[in-house]
Amino acid sequence: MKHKKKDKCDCRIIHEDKVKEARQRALDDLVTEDLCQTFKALGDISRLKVLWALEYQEMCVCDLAALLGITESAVSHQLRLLRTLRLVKNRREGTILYYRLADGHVSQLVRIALEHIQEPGAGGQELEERDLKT
Amino acid sequence: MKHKKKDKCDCRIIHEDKVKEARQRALDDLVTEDLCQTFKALGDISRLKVLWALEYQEMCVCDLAALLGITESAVSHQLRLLRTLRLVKNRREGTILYYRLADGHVSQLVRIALEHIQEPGAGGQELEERDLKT
DNA sequence: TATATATATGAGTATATGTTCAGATATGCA
DNA sequence: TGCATATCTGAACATATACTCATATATATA
Repeated sequence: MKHKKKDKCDCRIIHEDKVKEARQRALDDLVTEDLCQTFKALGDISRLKVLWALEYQEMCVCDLAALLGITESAVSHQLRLLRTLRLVKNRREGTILYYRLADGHVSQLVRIALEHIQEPGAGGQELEERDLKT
Repeated sequence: MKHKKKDKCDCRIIHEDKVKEARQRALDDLVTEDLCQTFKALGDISRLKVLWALEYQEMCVCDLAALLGITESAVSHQLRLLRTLRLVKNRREGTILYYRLADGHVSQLVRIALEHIQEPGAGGQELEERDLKT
């Protein structure tokens, strides 16, 4: 059995207990993936503009395309994604599909994120100590 | 003045009033961009895992790398991004930097997103009609 | 049926992004 | 000073992704 000089490997662990605890508390992989997809959906300028617009009123693909200044095709692609994630839903009236937010979650998420970016922040010290393990 | 046969252009607008209203109510471009960056930060598996772990306890780069199974370098890159967006902050203890969440917003965002993905959804009819303009 | 409109879909493409590697910087200690 | 450890940084690269174009589908109407 060969004996390496270094005990240290590429995956150093300084606090083994912390890593173990983190592993135990980790979210299920599928849940993490879903969470990730949801945030990713909100993390795009076009989709964010669409969602913001739909929070105020339902709109059709044409109008959204005009609002954003992109192709109706592009809007349709994005709306499909948002529909898949159940962030929006639609209703048909003739050939026109009106889209709206599926529930209140998007509004809540946007409100909190707005709160975050508008916080004094940038150099401010709004500590708000949270009770973490140390 | 030439007269085109078609009134229709690539940027059709079916409901001019709606588009106009949406334009008036639109978020400032810079704000939208910031919002987008914030959600984008949460919309990545690695960063999401980091944030979830930090919600429970502060951790250093090494440990996070071990937890995620990626390079310390990769973690460092991501932490810089999260720091720039004021989502995390750190404290130094010797050569070790301990990271933690900067405020409660991340927790709130994750909680709401979790609520969304865990909703009966997928075929359910949790209507919750919101009062939109029609 | 035939035509028109609104939307959806698939392929192709240019850009964005997450990771690793190599090397730089910072702190602590002999 | 010199060495070790922890973290950071920049470049390179492979993959993901948002857009457009061409075309297909769906609904309404003549």
